[in-house]
Amino acid sequence: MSTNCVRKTSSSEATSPHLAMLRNDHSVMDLPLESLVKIHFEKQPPSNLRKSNFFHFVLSFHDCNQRLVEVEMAKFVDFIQDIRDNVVISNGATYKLHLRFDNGLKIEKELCIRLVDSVSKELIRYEGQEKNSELRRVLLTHEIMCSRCSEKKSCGNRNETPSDPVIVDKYFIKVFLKCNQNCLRNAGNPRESRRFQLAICASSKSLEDVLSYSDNIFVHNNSKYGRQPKKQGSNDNESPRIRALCPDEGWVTGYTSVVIIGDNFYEGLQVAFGNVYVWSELISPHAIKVQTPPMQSPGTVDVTLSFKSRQYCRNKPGKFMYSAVEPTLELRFQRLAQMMPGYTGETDRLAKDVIAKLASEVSEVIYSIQQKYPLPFPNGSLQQQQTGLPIGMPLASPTAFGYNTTTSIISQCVPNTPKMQESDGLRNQSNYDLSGHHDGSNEVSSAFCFPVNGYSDGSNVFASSYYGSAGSVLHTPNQSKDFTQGFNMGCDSVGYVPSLSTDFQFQNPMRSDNNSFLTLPQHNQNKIQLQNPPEGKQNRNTNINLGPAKPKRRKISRK
Amino acid sequence: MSTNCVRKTSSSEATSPHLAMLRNDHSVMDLPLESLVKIHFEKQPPSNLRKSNFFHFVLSFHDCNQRLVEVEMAKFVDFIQDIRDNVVISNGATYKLHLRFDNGLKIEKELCIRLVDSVSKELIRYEGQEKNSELRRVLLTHEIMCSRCSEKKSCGNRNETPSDPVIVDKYFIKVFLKCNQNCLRNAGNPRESRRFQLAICASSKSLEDVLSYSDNIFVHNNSKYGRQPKKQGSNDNESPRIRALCPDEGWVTGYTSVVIIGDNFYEGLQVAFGNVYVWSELISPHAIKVQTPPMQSPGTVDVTLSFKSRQYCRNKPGKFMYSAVEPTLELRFQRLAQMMPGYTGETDRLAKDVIAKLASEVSEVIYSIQQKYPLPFPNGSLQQQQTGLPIGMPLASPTAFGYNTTTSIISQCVPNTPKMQESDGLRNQSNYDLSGHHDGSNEVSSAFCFPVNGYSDGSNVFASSYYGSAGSVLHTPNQSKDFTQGFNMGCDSVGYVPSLSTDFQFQNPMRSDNNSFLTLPQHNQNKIQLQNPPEGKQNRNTNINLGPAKPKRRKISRK
DNA sequence: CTTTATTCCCATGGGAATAATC
DNA sequence: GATTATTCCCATGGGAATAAAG
Ligand SMILES: [Zn+2]
Ligand SMILES: [Zn+2]
Repeated sequence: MSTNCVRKTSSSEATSPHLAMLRNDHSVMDLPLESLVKIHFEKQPPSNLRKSNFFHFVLSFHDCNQRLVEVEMAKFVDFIQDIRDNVVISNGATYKLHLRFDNGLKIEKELCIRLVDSVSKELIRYEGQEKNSELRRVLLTHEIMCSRCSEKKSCGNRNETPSDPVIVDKYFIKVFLKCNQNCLRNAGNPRESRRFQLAICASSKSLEDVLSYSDNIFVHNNSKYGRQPKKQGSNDNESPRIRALCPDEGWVTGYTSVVIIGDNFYEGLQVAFGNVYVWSELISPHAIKVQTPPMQSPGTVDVTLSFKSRQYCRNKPGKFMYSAVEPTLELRFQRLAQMMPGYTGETDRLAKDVIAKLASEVSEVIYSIQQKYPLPFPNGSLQQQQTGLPIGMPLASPTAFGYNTTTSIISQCVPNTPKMQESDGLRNQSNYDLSGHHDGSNEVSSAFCFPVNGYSDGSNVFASSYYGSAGSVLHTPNQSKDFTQGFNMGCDSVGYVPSLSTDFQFQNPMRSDNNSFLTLPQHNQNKIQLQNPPEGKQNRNTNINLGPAKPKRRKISRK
Repeated sequence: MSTNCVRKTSSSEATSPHLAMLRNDHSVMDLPLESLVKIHFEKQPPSNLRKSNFFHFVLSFHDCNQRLVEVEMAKFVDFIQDIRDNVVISNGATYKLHLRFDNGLKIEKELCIRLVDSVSKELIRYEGQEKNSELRRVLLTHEIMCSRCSEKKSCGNRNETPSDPVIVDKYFIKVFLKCNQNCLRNAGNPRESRRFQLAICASSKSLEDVLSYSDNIFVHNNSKYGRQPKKQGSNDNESPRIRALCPDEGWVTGYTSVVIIGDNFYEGLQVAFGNVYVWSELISPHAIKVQTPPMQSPGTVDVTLSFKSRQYCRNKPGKFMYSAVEPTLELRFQRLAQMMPGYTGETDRLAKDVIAKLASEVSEVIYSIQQKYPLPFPNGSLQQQQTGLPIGMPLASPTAFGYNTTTSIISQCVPNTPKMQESDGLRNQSNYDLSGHHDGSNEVSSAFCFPVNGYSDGSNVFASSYYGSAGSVLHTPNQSKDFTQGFNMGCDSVGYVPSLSTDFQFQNPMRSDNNSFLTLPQHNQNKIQLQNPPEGKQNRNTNINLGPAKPKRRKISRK
């Protein structure tokens, strides 16, 4: 390899950039790029990528002596559009680079970034249905689609995902693109397993001389990608548990709103009253709201939780007491009746005449109330009110009795589980964050790492570093199914301290799976490129911001 | 108005559709639509609307005698594109309707729906930057943009927002559109205050004869619309936080048992209702049980937490609604009345004679229901059960008195509080949902209400009704600023019993602020169209699903 | 049959730039 | 200056239809 490095000078003699420099031989400009530099993916593109999202990767350039080549300028030039087999292929972009070799030699070179099939190495074709022709490309930049950018106005998104590569710490360029073509062409459980790769070429003319291929990328459009089917797991402290129902009693007619209080609830968890599943609403990992199903007969039923086929709390189910009652309609009329002064509880039969009688009584009540309470509570009645009894309200009135029925019901339902325990805390606290590290005093260590994400303006302030700090632990109720995964990720990058960054690099393959960290160039040409983690189930939690520093954007996506 | 109804027949003589029918005079087909029918917004479009989102509204047609006109067919025809002042204006769509009058006369008419300036009544022009020409319209349908639809494949989104109006319960058409033009043209705090209106016209040729204008619509593209300005935060994830109250409503008399659901609760934490500290019982770090203090007047109070002198959740307090007693009583009777077939909406005044009449009708309903729902009434036990009192239950028991529980408490919180302030609630509540109704046994009540949201396939199963069912209680940590609002909504829809749905119609302006419900046609041509709540701060929480039935889509958006 | 993992679609939420107001 | 409410943009999440695999 290095033997014929820069071999093809104008004189076709072996020479080095250094020599070329000494001789002021600028004919190296005419050399094919691949003979001058090797291109390395300092940070790989993400192993999987949602079609709608931007991604980025980082390239570095080495001369034939494995020294890093400085990048003085990097500009997006244009999209590549060529015709093969009478088909227009819009795949790739060209960039212009100004490189400065270690010896001072400067060259300007073109670089092409294209997307190829990971097996056949053929160009990927755009096959989508997009009607906007600018979107009918395999690779896109932000600026081509942005109305602000196209008007040359300031644009916050361009700061994040500029078309021009960002030169990071002089030797690295960070390229932002979006891929608008799925690996899989159809809906449905995939059979084909096409994957993409980035191909870095020196010329847009052919794919003959590819300088470098990236790792595989799985471009999809699946918001649930990588989501784990809820692990049916260990019944230990991870599994849902019911502590109480509130209320824990209702009518057989159902539709009582009940809050189930407990732990480890998550979206998708199913609630069953007896054998009847009900639709539930997750309020928090500790509360689920449901409506009771109608039940055929009064009595107590077990309230249990399940997810898919896994059942929980069979041993300690919640208990819900169904009371007998008629249809709602009748019940409501009864309530009406019961509100009347002098009500004696004798509405046993709802014959027509009874109803008529009640109705007239209702009217009496209404009128009397209107007289007594023109406004809800007249001035001067404070004392009475404090008793809880509105003035003149008959004792039998449910109002007087508070209707605070819930009270008693609740008081039973939440009994006994003072052992509040375990994982509760964990769940919430998942944000074990790095807080400590990144607040202000970090510039000193900037020599060891640099922000890969975000626009690097050279200040090395780590502002963007929080992007990758992963460790999302903000698990929201209905995302909690992702919890485990997210949590693991959280740990991966947590505790990452600037000065320790180097070994981190070996712990973590440099996928730009999201905005994550990249260690600084160590001028270590033998840097090991670890194999990437298997594509599957990559963590999706990348733009999470934790820690005290202000992230530039997309602070917390997971909510 | 009705005097010249159908005046312009071929003979230019005054005639009614009925006469036309008798004479087999189909020349009424040539009549301008506006002389045949009046168009009414049975449900208004949302008062504010994010540009990216679809909206819908419901129209009804009345003949000159104010009778509803049946819609036998409604189809989207095309988008309107016309040229004014040498500028192409793409604003509006034409629809084809088959109307059937009360007397049997059938006509086919064209209907145009366009968007106009609420002040000048001029057509809104598309001023966006969209590069896809199909999107360069003021009004859009789903199908024009959907790749599945354009391939005539099955499409779940089309089921939700079809281009063809959905005929709901024979007399109403529900139209789905998206507006792709903002009211405000620039970023920045708005100075101009342009608002839009839908204009229903009989012809695409001119805006001369507009049959009906909708209420104002504020079309924006602001995901923070209606959000409360950020309060100075008590901070982070360590301090106690309230997520929900259960129930969140009770009587001014106090002593309602309430479970406060949230995070980071600990022993000694104090709970305050308004300014009143109450005794509390720590159930878990996520639940505290309290009893409400009596309150002097109805209304909503903030529920806050404090420890020693430190106050928490001042910025996002829980909200507890104190209800006075009277409105409920009246309201309940109203609901009763409205359940009856043939109800005319005239319970405005509850005169004695009216009540007596209603009572007899109630009895009819009750009996008919008894026939339909034999189950709860096992033979022989009818008497006892009908009382609603579990056998042996003392009358004074709050449980026996029904108010059974949160359910009913919650069910009241919606209607009887027109003062439910600010409109937050109001808007949302368009979706008082019928949750209870929709699980199989509910078709019986379908005569009283129908789903406005979702694709109505005629089965009256209400499957789609859950869309609006409001009641979000899923407050995630960083969204908790919205908590209060959401939670109130949560309660709104709970416990709402099918057959009582009608009165909501009068409580709630029929804005389609989101996918919400519309009460059934009462064949009540004088149906009151309440004025809309002020546009500001409409609730954003509309697609929340609650209730036992399975929601079709967009189950829980709030996370 | 059920389960799973894709498709595209819709909806929501958050951020820089922006512009008006305070 | 700070606050606020818009703009468009990006990201994420959820659902019907889909298709394969069990
Ligand atoms: Zn831009
Ligand atoms: Zn479609």
